Amino acid sequence: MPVRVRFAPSPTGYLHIGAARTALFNWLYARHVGGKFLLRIEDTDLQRSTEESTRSIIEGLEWIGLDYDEDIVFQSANALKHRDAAYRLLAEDKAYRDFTPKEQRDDKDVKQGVAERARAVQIAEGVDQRSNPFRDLSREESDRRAAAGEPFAVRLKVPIEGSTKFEDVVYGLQERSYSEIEDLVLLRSEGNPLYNLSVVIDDIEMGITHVIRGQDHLTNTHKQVLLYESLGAHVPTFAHLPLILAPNKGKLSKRKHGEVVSLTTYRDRGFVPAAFRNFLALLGWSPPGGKEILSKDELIREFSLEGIGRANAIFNFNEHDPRRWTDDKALWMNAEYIRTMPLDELLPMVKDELRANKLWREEYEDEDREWFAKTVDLIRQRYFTLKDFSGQGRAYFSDDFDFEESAVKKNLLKDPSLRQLLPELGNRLSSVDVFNAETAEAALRAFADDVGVKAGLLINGSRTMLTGQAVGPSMFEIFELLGRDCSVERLKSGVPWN
RNA sequence: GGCGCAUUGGUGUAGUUGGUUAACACGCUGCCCUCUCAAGGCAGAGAUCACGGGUUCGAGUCCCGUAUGCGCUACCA
Repeated sequence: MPVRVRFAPSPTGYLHIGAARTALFNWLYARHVGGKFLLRIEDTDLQRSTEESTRSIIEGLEWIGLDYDEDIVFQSANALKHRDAAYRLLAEDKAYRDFTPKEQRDDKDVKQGVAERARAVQIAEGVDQRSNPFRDLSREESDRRAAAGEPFAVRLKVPIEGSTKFEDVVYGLQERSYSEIEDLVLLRSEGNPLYNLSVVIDDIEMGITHVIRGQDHLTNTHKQVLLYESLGAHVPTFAHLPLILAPNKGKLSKRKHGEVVSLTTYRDRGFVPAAFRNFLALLGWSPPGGKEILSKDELIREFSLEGIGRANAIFNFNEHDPRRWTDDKALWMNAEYIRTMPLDELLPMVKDELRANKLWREEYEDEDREWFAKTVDLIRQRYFTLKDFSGQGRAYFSDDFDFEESAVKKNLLKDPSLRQLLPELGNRLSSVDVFNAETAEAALRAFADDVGVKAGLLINGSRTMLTGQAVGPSMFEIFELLGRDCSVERLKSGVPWN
């Protein structure tokens, strides 16, 4: 049977990195075994679902390079089928009508309410989950009350004795006694299907063979297995993934942790998609060879469900530290990609970044093409994100750049003579005919000898004059890149002194 | 409360059917390189493998218990 997997997010917000990782694992598995990767939008909660969210999910998947097969399925379009299935179970006596009036419950404190209710039920009647008075209502009576217009929910009739079992690819054999499973509601009294039913029907409909999803669904899987069995459908293979937690081991949430949990943040803050994808793949999965930097093809080749771990992973970040705003390893990996990826692939990304900051010039793709490539290649060596090309890299693409206060203090103000020496150095350089790294170095060193200062003093001073910064590539490479005229002009500029 | 799952250095992980000094990556420290900062090279700190019992000649690896964390327990998804 050909493998078919799906990613089924509910469009109630941005694409969470945990969800993105689930999507990635599904996609990797499908591509590894040559199966299909499908996308289903679970938009049954119409109040909370938005089109914008759907769009952002699709964009997010596109960004990390996950392409899906076949048309997107919108769960809301299948509501009729879900309802039919529930009625079929009702007709087959595998479900029953529950005429208990719907409880009013406020959405807040549901968790607490659930726990309290469970406790109360236990105290009152032991652990019997089969205590619903409508469970054994006669068919006639049930039909009569329904026909009379009395509202009812449809519940699955969970067997009294026995247990469900399934072999989870990640967590192993899972077994749960029926006595632990309540008669779950399939259809609300307004007639709308509930999550567990919808998921199962859609997965059957879409021919899903492997359900790969977060571990938060592990216990509910028993209910779904029960549904598959009641419907006489083939039960798919399940693989539950460990969760991704915040540094305090809590759940990652937008409300508490802000934008670091949103995939789009990584795009917007200068991540290379391949780098983030690579990082995400390593959260909960480890490659057999131990090599961690893996291209798309390598990930596909190496990926297996067996390599997935069982312990939840902590995703580190520090929202108050601008340098370590997200996980160290993610940042490192991004830097690694930026400095080692094929230049041809990096260039378009830098172009987008420069363009967004009005630093892009069409010549970079025309007569200055070579210069542009060389510049990017040189400065990328110490950048962490694409943002750095327009930030730290600004002086390479524009004359309008800022001087870092600390750099001015360290490399210019510390020696007052530099105010005279650097413009003089500019004069000296202006007479160099063939201007490149070597000749610029020779000229600078000769000048240093002449005036009796250490070359380093002039080199560091020059770096700050030409780039506004205290750190950067070899000074002589910078001279060559910026060219004689620009270098001389910047050396003679009085801006930082004022 | 009940049920389930997990627990290897700060983080992500590896540890084959139990067998010498617990491995790798990120991060951290120092040195080298050097015009700065990275990168790179070298060296190093950091783990009583959650805790307590047991099985065994021998356990991170098997069994039991405890603790902690997380998840589920809804006419949410």
